[in-house]
Amino acid sequence: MKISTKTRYGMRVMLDLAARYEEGCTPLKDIAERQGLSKKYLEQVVAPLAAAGLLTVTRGYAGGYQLARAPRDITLADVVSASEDGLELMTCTSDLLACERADSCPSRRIWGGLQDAINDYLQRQTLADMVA
Amino acid sequence: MKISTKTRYGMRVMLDLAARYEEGCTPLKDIAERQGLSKKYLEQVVAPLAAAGLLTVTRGYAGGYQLARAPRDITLADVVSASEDGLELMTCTSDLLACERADSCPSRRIWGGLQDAINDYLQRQTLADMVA
DNA sequence: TCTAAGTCTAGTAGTTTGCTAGGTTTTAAT
DNA sequence: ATTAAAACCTAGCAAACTACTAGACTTAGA
Repeated sequence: MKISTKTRYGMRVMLDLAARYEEGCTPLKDIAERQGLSKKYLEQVVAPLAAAGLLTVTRGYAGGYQLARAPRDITLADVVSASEDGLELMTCTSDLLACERADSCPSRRIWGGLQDAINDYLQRQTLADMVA
Repeated sequence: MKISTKTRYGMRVMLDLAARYEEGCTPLKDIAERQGLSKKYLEQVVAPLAAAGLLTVTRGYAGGYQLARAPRDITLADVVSASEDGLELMTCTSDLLACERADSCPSRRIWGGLQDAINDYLQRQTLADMVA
């Protein structure tokens, strides 16, 4: 139940980009400096966010990253889900086949409820909400 | 953002005990058999739950575990918190000193909100709710 | 062509996870 | 007093994960 550094940094990058959404693309170097993080490591942090289509990338000279959509159209669920490769707390809540006891398992209901609470919160909030 | 096996098993043990709360103490062996889990591993799963005062332990012959309080008086937060050694998603939400940027950090608000959503859910539900 | 950007891959020390295993202590029953 | 069944304690371990660093490669504007 811990949030990884990768996800935390990913959120900071997204928030940083959200605050500059109008200004076109931003090189990672600038973000790294502002956030006090290693640029090299941020490259890896950013990769899954770009792969998930949350960022538009401009390569080459004067390149950088920009949010692929307006901050109001990117939810926290989008960001966390991309960084953590899904929001699932465990395999058995989504994948019925993961456990033969799944259908009668009372603890599955517990985790399912927790999962819903988490998903609800993350889907309600957008980057725009958090920047403001 | 994954729930560890230890915590999942711990919840199953607690639920198993909640269903038998009236019947006095239950040896781990029985729980392990019913749940299809290794008794030896469950010993380690149960240790932090007992240490947190959620279980009363009877040692020696015919010993075993029983919930220390009625199922209605044990929340899911009690169980998860004992198993995971706290509910915190990260150090910086609780410990201000963990990061010098803490006071001005917008992503801290995000994680704080998520933390609240999780705590709320876990504190509202009791073992009795889940057994029923 | 130079240079500043992103991309891809590999390595790595340290930690965590999910166990297994063995021995010790406690206590009721015999 | 002995036995047996239970909890308790500690150690070990392979595999995975984490949080990085490093270097070589590609892209594209000035």
